[in-house]
Amino acid sequence: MLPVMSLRKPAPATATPGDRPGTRDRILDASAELFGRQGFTGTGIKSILAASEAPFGSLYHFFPGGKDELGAASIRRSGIGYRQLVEAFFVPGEGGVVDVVGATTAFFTGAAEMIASTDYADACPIATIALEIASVSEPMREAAAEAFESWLTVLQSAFATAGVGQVRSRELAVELFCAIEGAFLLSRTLRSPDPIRIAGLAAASSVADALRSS
Amino acid sequence: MLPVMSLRKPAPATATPGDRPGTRDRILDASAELFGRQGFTGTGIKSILAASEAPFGSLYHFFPGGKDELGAASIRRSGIGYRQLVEAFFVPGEGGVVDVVGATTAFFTGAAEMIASTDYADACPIATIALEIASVSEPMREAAAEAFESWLTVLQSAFATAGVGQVRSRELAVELFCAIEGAFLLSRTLRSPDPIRIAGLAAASSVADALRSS
DNA sequence: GTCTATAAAACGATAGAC
DNA sequence: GTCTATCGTTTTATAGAC
Repeated sequence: MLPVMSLRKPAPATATPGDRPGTRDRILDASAELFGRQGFTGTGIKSILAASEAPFGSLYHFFPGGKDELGAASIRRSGIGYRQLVEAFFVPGEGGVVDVVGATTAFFTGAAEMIASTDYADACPIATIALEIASVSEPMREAAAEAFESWLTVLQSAFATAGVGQVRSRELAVELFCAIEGAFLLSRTLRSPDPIRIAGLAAASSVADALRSS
Repeated sequence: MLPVMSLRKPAPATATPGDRPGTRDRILDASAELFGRQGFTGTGIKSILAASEAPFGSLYHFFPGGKDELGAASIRRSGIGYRQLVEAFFVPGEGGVVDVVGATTAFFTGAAEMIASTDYADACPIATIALEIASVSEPMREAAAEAFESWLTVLQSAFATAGVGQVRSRELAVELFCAIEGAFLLSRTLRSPDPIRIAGLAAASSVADALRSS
């Protein structure tokens, strides 16, 4: 059974239930959105604070390291949020077995809907900043690497649980990651959901092949 | 027969043979490299001029529209350069037929070597800037879209010439694009060539399957 | 076509009152 | 924890001499 959910970001983990998220969380949420859309250097601190409806002084209170610390924290938080999203599609409930082919299809379909519904603005919250800082800031690069690895681990485990060998499961996870990230890039640039649809069909087919060979 | 060449950028098209490239070309070359490594907003005009060994006044002489015009011109130029690179792998000489499976493998292998040899700095010259500006600058987004489309067209034609149907050829081109771009992102972030190797094997396999079904 | 000087704005960051 | 004022830099862009 596939989860009935969209690809929208889940509510902040540390938010008080039923209450408005704290200032720190609002800053991190706004950062993730703006960094993903306009990049790290392309997003000014003032824009972030305006979008967060946060007081100016709060930024350096919560992130004494300034913009770099905020960038790393934002990447880590987005990494957790997106990992939970992948888990919602690929990790079974208690004792259940996941239809990994269906989960793959559902994930790409959800991604295509989300990107189109945000006018091709919101896709991967980390990819933009990751390309910008991979050769510039080692702390932020490491945060992005950990985030990506955590997604790969979830996928790999799902495939392995479904019967695919360990090595092939890892490869499959990497293939799926590359397909969706490349499709995000092409989709945002062309302003079309087609690349995600095409990449999704190919990914599901690869997963099905791997299952058959196991 | 596959071309014996690396994935390094070809010499500027408009350079006087045997001579040093003109100021305008040097500015564009430096821009492409720096934009790809650090992004558009992350790269200052002064850095570009320093890297180009170009006089300061030259920038606004050749690009009266300022940084935005330079960005769009840089994207267009990189698009042509990379298209020629793809053609070198996938377009046959006179009357010849290309081994598209071998070309796919060779392309990914070359990409893996290049990215590792530049310490994971130089991968796709357009991806970084494309993600940054897709939702911010329509002229630059269109330049990136045209560049990507031109690469897809080359690939699609190659597959069609090799016997794959038109629709499937387009899909295959998109799949290959997504695989390499996603692999570039993951490879730069993890500082490992493995994603490119894995994506390359999968891409070659997809191409082989498509050929078999034709 | 090149070079310098400088304007004008945006940016990241800090200090200190509340 | 919040808010304002402001400092110092950096960045883009322009003006004008050569």
